[in-house]
Amino acid sequence: MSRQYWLMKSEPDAFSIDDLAAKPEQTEHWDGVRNYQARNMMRDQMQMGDRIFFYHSACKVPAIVGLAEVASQAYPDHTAFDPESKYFDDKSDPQNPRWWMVDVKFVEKFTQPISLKTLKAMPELEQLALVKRGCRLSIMPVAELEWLAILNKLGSE
DNA sequence: GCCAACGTTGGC
DNA sequence: GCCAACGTTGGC
Repeated sequence: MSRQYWLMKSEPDAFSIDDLAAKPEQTEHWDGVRNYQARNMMRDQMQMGDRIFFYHSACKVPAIVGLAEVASQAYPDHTAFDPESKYFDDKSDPQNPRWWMVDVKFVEKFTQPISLKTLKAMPELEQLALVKRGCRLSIMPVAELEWLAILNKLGSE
């Protein structure tokens, strides 16, 4: 399968791209996803080496702030089994896990983030879920042409 | 902090 | 299986 591209949202107050860069191996498991569409993409479609736009949401300037990559195949999200975790879900059975995650590895932090405002102004991104009204998907695919158009914005702001 | 949009839950 | 109620997301 050829390389695919993704966008993953994170609230910087909870887990920022700097947090990812500071992890051992600059890698962290992407736990806590409790949305079926997002889960399916991680479980069924993500491949090691796929590239990711790291997006900061619910903050002052929502923006793509850098790059990461998929660093594992999907495996069960163990936080769903932990009653102490805020992500605990008693309907997820270790024998038949409901929730899955992948490892994500830091690649690069942009010197200049690409803001949601900028992304919304790009005609090439009209089909991108992120810029659509009320989009709450925390993980979404990015088409190759969209990926390239966004990278082209780097340094042009 | 507000609130629109969305996904999920659960009664029927 | 419908749909109202609810909780959450996330831009503003």
